Amino acid sequence: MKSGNDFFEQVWQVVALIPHGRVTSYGAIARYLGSAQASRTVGYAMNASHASTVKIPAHRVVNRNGLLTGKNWFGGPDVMQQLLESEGMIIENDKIVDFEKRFWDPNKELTV
DNA sequence: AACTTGACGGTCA
DNA sequence: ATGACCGCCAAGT
Repeated sequence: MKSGNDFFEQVWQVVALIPHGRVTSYGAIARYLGSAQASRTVGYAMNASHASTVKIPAHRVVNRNGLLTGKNWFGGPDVMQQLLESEGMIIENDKIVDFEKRFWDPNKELTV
Protein backbone atom coordinates (compact mmCIF):
# COMPACT_ATOMS: atom_id res chain seq x y z
CA MET A 1 0.00 0.00 0.00
CA LYS A 2 1.38 3.33 0.99
CA SER A 3 5.10 3.44 1.36
CA GLY A 4 7.40 5.71 3.30
CA ASN A 5 4.75 6.91 5.74
CA ASP A 6 5.99 4.51 8.39
CA PHE A 7 8.63 6.87 9.65
CA PHE A 8 6.21 9.76 10.09
CA GLU A 9 3.54 7.65 11.74
CA GLN A 10 6.03 6.27 14.21
CA VAL A 11 7.24 9.74 15.03
CA TRP A 12 3.68 10.96 15.63
CA GLN A 13 3.05 7.91 17.77
CA VAL A 14 5.98 8.62 20.06
CA VAL A 15 5.25 12.34 20.29
CA ALA A 16 1.65 11.57 21.18
CA LEU A 17 2.95 9.48 24.06
CA ILE A 18 4.87 12.33 25.64
CA PRO A 19 3.45 12.85 29.16
CA HIS A 20 2.03 16.19 30.20
CA GLY A 21 4.72 18.48 31.49
CA ARG A 22 7.50 16.57 29.79
CA VAL A 23 9.59 17.21 26.70
CA THR A 24 11.83 15.24 24.37
CA SER A 25 14.26 15.87 21.57
CA TYR A 26 14.15 15.03 17.89
CA GLY A 27 17.24 12.91 18.24
CA ALA A 28 15.68 10.86 21.04
CA ILE A 29 12.70 10.06 18.86
CA ALA A 30 14.90 9.32 15.88
CA ARG A 31 16.98 7.02 18.03
CA TYR A 32 13.86 5.28 19.23
CA LEU A 33 12.95 4.62 15.62
CA GLY A 34 16.41 3.27 14.98
CA SER A 35 17.84 6.19 13.05
CA ALA A 36 19.60 8.48 15.50
CA GLN A 37 20.91 10.70 12.75
CA ALA A 38 17.55 11.00 11.05
CA SER A 39 16.61 13.66 13.57
CA ARG A 40 16.02 16.17 10.79
CA THR A 41 13.44 13.85 9.31
CA VAL A 42 11.71 13.74 12.69
CA GLY A 43 11.40 17.50 12.61
CA TYR A 44 10.04 17.24 9.12
CA ALA A 45 7.45 14.76 10.37
CA MET A 46 6.39 17.37 12.90
CA ASN A 47 5.82 19.80 10.12
CA ALA A 48 3.61 17.18 8.51
CA SER A 49 1.92 16.39 11.83
CA HIS A 50 -1.09 18.36 10.64
CA ALA A 51 -1.65 15.49 8.21
CA SER A 52 -2.06 13.09 11.10
CA THR A 53 -5.50 12.38 12.53
CA VAL A 54 -3.89 12.12 15.97
CA LYS A 55 -3.25 15.13 18.12
CA ILE A 56 0.44 15.86 18.09
CA PRO A 57 1.84 17.93 20.98
CA ALA A 58 4.73 19.14 18.88
CA HIS A 59 5.40 21.91 21.38
CA ARG A 60 6.82 19.22 23.68
CA VAL A 61 9.45 18.37 21.11
CA VAL A 62 12.57 20.50 21.00
CA ASN A 63 16.12 20.10 19.84
CA ARG A 64 18.83 18.58 22.02
CA ASN A 65 19.65 22.02 23.49
CA GLY A 66 16.11 22.41 24.81
CA LEU A 67 15.71 25.30 22.43
CA LEU A 68 12.30 25.99 20.92
CA THR A 69 13.52 25.70 17.38
CA GLY A 70 10.08 25.27 15.84
CA LYS A 71 8.34 28.00 17.80
CA ASN A 72 7.82 29.90 14.60
CA TRP A 73 5.84 26.98 13.22
CA PHE A 74 3.02 27.26 15.75
CA GLY A 75 1.39 30.20 14.08
CA GLY A 76 3.25 32.57 16.35
CA PRO A 77 6.74 33.10 17.77
CA ASP A 78 5.41 32.83 21.31
CA VAL A 79 2.67 30.22 20.95
CA MET A 80 4.97 27.29 21.66
CA GLN A 81 6.38 29.00 24.73
CA GLN A 82 2.90 29.79 26.00
CA LEU A 83 1.84 26.16 25.58
CA LEU A 84 4.87 24.87 27.46
CA GLU A 85 4.48 27.40 30.26
CA SER A 86 0.85 26.40 30.41
CA GLU A 87 2.01 22.90 31.29
CA GLY A 88 4.20 24.11 34.11
CA MET A 89 7.27 24.46 31.93
CA ILE A 90 9.65 27.34 32.44
CA ILE A 91 10.93 28.99 29.29
CA GLU A 92 13.66 31.56 29.25
CA ASN A 93 15.13 33.11 26.15
CA ASP A 94 13.25 30.57 23.99
CA LYS A 95 14.99 27.83 25.94
CA ILE A 96 13.52 25.29 28.37
CA VAL A 97 14.80 25.74 31.90
CA ASP A 98 15.77 22.48 33.64
CA PHE A 99 15.47 20.77 30.31
CA GLU A 100 17.33 17.74 31.67
CA LYS A 101 14.74 17.30 34.41
CA ARG A 102 11.87 17.70 31.98
CA PHE A 103 13.49 15.47 29.40
CA TRP A 104 11.45 12.40 28.50
CA ASP A 105 13.38 9.73 26.63
CA PRO A 106 11.18 7.18 24.77
CA ASN A 107 14.08 4.72 24.75
CA LYS A 108 14.29 4.94 28.51
CA GLU A 109 10.65 5.41 29.48
CA LEU A 110 9.19 3.10 26.90
CA THR A 111 12.10 0.70 27.18
CA VAL A 112 12.58 -0.49 23.65
C1' DA B 1 14.10 12.54 -12.89
C1' DA B 2 17.55 15.47 -10.28
C1' DC B 3 18.94 18.88 -6.98
C1' DT B 4 18.08 21.62 -2.83
C1' DT B 5 16.11 22.49 1.57
C1' DG B 6 14.61 21.32 6.23
C1' DA B 7 11.32 21.89 13.52
C1' DC B 8 18.69 18.04 14.10
C1' DG B 9 22.76 15.73 15.96
C1' DG B 10 27.31 14.20 16.25
C1' DT B 11 32.06 14.42 15.03
C1' DC B 12 36.25 16.67 13.22
C1' DA B 13 39.44 20.67 12.75
C1' DA C 1 35.42 26.29 23.67
C1' DT C 2 33.90 27.67 18.87
C1' DG C 3 33.08 26.78 13.95
C1' DA C 4 32.23 23.89 9.97
C1' DC C 5 30.88 19.53 7.59
C1' DC C 6 28.59 15.19 6.98
C1' DG C 7 24.69 11.92 7.51
C1' DC C 8 19.90 10.67 7.62
C1' DC C 9 14.68 10.53 5.23
C1' DA C 10 11.18 12.85 2.83
C1' DA C 11 9.07 16.67 0.26
C1' DG C 12 9.19 20.70 -2.71
C1' DT C 13 10.67 22.96 -6.92
